[in-house]
Amino acid sequence: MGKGIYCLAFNTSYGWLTLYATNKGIKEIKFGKWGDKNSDKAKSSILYELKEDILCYLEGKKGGRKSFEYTLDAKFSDFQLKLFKALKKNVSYGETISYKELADKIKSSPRACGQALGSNPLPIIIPCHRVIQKNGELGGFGGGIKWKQALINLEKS
DNA sequence: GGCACACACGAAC
DNA sequence: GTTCGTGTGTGCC
Repeated sequence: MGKGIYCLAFNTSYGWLTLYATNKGIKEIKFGKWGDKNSDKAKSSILYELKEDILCYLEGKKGGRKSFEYTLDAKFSDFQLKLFKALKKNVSYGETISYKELADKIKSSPRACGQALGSNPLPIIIPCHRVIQKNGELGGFGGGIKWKQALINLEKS
């Protein structure tokens, strides 16, 4: 075997993405092009599947992918787990929610949600871009605001 | 364990 | 514009 970490970088119309997985599931999605020196040379078919799904999703057209069902191998805190679950349950494709509303769903505070979403290892799969500020501004995003804006836009159309 | 500080917020002034 | 309350994560002691 090798180090058990697989990595795949590819370009999209919005910029580069790099995917990481183990043989147990998807581990991380990073914005930008990253080296794969620490990864196995062996190919991971799951990453190629995910890449295709993401590209499909980014097309945003009819038939484009609207959700992702993958086995994940990322580590979440209990709070993150609760938060992401609530997000998935309450906010579907094309919708947005404010940090406060999301916080209310799990009886927490907006600040805490921002903190947890900011350390989300799996943007896009976990649709943290659908969480925005209550005053209509976007708030932040790990990969840069332009990504967040783009993702919201493509879901709206 | 405790404590201080950082945050992708919100509300109040 | 500002300041304050807020819950969670992280790091340092």
